[in-house]
Amino acid sequence: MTKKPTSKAELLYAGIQMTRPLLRTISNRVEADLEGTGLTVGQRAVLEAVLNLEQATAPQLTNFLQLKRQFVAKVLKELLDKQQVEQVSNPRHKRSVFYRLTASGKALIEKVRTAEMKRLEEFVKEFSEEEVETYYRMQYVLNDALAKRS
Amino acid sequence: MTKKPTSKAELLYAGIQMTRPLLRTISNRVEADLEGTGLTVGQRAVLEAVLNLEQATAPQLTNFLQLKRQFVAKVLKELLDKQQVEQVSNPRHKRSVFYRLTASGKALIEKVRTAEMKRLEEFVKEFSEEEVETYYRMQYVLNDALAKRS
DNA sequence: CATAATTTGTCAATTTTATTGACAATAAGT
DNA sequence: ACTTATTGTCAATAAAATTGACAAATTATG
Repeated sequence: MTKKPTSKAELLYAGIQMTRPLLRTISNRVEADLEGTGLTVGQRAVLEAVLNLEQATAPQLTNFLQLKRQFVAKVLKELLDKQQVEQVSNPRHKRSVFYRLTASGKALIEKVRTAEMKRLEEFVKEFSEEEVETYYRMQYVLNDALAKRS
Repeated sequence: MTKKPTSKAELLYAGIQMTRPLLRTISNRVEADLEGTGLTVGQRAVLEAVLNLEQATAPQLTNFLQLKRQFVAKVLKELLDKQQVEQVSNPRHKRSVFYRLTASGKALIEKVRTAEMKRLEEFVKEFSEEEVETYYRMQYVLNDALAKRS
């Protein structure tokens, strides 16, 4: 059906090209899990980011998510209103406070996470530890490498 | 900075989570290459899909891109107007014709492709053939697996 | 074969996601 | 001190994608 890429670079390119459809596929799935939580896709992404970073300022989240600061700020405000994140004062910066998950925010994102993890369990069996490790590393390094030279 | 995931499933989950920021990073890059081509992100995605599939009906593209048929149809029409894709009659279906790239459409997408490939060349050196192969396969299978159980 | 159900195309309205612009407050660099 | 860059905030706008509605063509079923 699809042309099989030949060179290493082409293979990587083809893999990356898959990112867009994959994200759409994931989004379609995710939205099902989000039903009833009252979360938007953006809110979910920010919650997930805060969970990963444990504690982060808006600029850090902006950098992590590769979105515009105004958008991240807006989503953070929504999450504050819903009491799913809270502010922690930042000794090094009066304006730019830290955000972290509240208990309910943590419970919420963990719940979504668990639901989605379940879906992956079956799938992940088909791959070895090394393969998954490689995938993770590629995603991480790729994002890093591409983001940096801007 | 980020919590390092432990189990295989968690690692995969973390890798997948990276998809959204990564797509944003890619989009930011891509938009630079798209400058002056007059292409939108959607048009580019469809061109790329047609290139991959060589020849495809709108429903096939819809399935491949995981978007709504109306959106794909709209983009296809734009590309038809720009003469970057053309219709080929489908013997098996009067309404649902095949789309394929015109010479100029092919030249255009190849140009964008080349520009982006250049960026990857440096990066790809850091990874072995096997690693890239694994990445590609993961992306492919993951997309397939998640798309199917809908 | 007839007819019901599904697929596909098309046009329009709407929603969601994200960007851009503008300005004030704070912080950092010189 | 004073200039420059960063951060927060509010508003307007744009881009990407979905949803709804209906007709034409196709496929499935009795």
